[in-house]
Amino acid sequence: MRTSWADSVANSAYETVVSDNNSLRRPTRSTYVPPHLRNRSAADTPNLSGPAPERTSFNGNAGVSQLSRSSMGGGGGTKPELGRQSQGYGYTGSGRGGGGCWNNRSGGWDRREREVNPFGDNDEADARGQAFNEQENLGINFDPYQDIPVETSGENVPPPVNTFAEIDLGELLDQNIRRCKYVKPTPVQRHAIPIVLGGRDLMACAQTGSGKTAAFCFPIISGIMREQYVQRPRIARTVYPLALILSPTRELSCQIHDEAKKFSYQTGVKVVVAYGGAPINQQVVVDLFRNMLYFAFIYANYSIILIELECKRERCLVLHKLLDIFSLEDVLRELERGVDILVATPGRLVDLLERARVSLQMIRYLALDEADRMLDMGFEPQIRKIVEQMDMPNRGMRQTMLFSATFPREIQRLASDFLSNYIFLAVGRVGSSTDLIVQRVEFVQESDKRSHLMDLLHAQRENGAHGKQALTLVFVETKKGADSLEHWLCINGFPATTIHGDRTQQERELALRSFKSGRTPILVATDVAARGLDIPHVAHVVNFDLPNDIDDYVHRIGRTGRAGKTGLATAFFNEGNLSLARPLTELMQEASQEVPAWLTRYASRVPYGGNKNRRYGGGRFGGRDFRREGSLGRNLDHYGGGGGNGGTAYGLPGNYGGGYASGVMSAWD
DNA sequence: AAAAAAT
Repeated sequence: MRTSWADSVANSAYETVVSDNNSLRRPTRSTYVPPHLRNRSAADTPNLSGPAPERTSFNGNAGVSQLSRSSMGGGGGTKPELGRQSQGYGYTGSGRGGGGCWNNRSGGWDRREREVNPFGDNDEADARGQAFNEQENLGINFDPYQDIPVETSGENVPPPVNTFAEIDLGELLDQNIRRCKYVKPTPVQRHAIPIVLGGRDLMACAQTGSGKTAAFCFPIISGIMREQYVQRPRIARTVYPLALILSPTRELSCQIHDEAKKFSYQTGVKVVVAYGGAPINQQVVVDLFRNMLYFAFIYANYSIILIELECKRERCLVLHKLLDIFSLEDVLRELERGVDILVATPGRLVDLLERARVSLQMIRYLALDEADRMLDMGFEPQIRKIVEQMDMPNRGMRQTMLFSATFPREIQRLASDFLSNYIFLAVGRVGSSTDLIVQRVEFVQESDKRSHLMDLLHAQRENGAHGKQALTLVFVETKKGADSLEHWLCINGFPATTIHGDRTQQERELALRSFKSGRTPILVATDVAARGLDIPHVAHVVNFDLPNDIDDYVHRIGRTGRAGKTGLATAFFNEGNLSLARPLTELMQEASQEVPAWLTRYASRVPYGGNKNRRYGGGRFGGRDFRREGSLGRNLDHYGGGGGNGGTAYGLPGNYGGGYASGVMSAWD
């Protein structure tokens, strides 16, 4: 690592601060020194008597922040009490976001942020690598992942690394990796990080829960710290992120944001998340509560908690945080404080782009998580708009990373429009966290499903340890079905909650928290929860209704057996799922699972093809580079040279907007 | 056919 990097950050932050406002040097609360930075030699923090400096962001948007101060929190004029309250209170806009105290007594932007430590206390020893004991590692047990097959293709693939020490990610990032208790890189990290650090585009197929998020976050954060970017423009209220991470659900964006915050702690790299779902302006909500005496908070499991609400400002803020409201105003405010890495769902990002609050001109890194979902029928137009029709640099001018546990071939073909001379990486086989997830299929008629589920849950409760029920995630097909099953479970003595797209964002997040905490150890979910969500301790995934698509099945069962733990996946199969018989059988055989004889019979009876699963080319491997299959008459290896304007040259191909499936089918028929 | 994602 170039030691000059930290120095240059320190100096630049120092200079910026001093030139903007001399009064900063007066001791304030911001002279707090985080535990892991105490007792450091003076050389580590040159020119500063206080803590290691924290830049507002690499965006250098401090001036914009100042402008926005007057409109913050409803503004001092219109909401005087709240405005005053905010100053000393240090509440965070979203309750999950960047945090920070507002010390603006002097009226200027005397606002050096104190970054919330996402690791809690007590990380001093780990951060400095002292007393670190691999045996006591509380982190992920990655050993089961060590010998899974890895396949790469593409030109000049950088060799994998075996340890984090082999990669120069920078000292600050290394500290955060230690704080996360990551001992050694997972297979996807071993391969993907050198590829991205080497400046290459990447299409990566890897089981979720195996360290995917870190695999793209580490090189992005490291790259942003390393490079000297030209000063970003300061036009109106537009911000210019350097990296964009897109994901298909709000919860997943939130999760990625939380992780990215950990990785970027104290690095000065600013991460902001933007997603929708907050219909009410938070200010309206707060004003409303101030005039109420009681507020009934109805939990999904029908218990009602009454919160006495006096017209005290403190209570308003507590309530505010409790509700965890994340409105558009919150996003805009966060953005104005500067952003280097923007994590977003597509809808909200398009909104922000159209409002010209975000520009993609300076994007150096683009990551699509759950890329196959992002490019399916529902999302593809939005993604294409963001990547090809706004102001994002063309492929070749930016680095693009696509991650998913499954990569159907025609999705690969769509995705290649966004990539330049990319490397394909497949870690493990789809569905084969082999030894970690035990898959069972049971024949259950539609009408017997509820009682059968009840049997499973009773058995589980009896076997369970000390009355504490293991977390069970139940997937159903429809939103209505989710509500009705949840209700049925509750009245039958199984505390359950539900997450689906008809619930408000607050209800969704509350449900997720309630499930994670074990308060309601059963979560009934639609496919909104199928992908990417990292919920520790999910012991059992029940496919109450099987999906029509084998890839969805793969993603669903991936919610258990995560991070080196074992898991059980039970599927209820009946005549309604015939189209899944063959791919399911093949997948289970692939993963060395016991396939019931009756399912094999169904599979052999179903004529090959004749259903939509045929589009997968018969391969239950997500892990195959479609460029190697040669039958498409389009040699994508030539893409590299086209780099600069390739995106538009191939942009909006004839198959855009649908109809690609038939072409692909004929290609392998 | 359903689900998700902006207001």
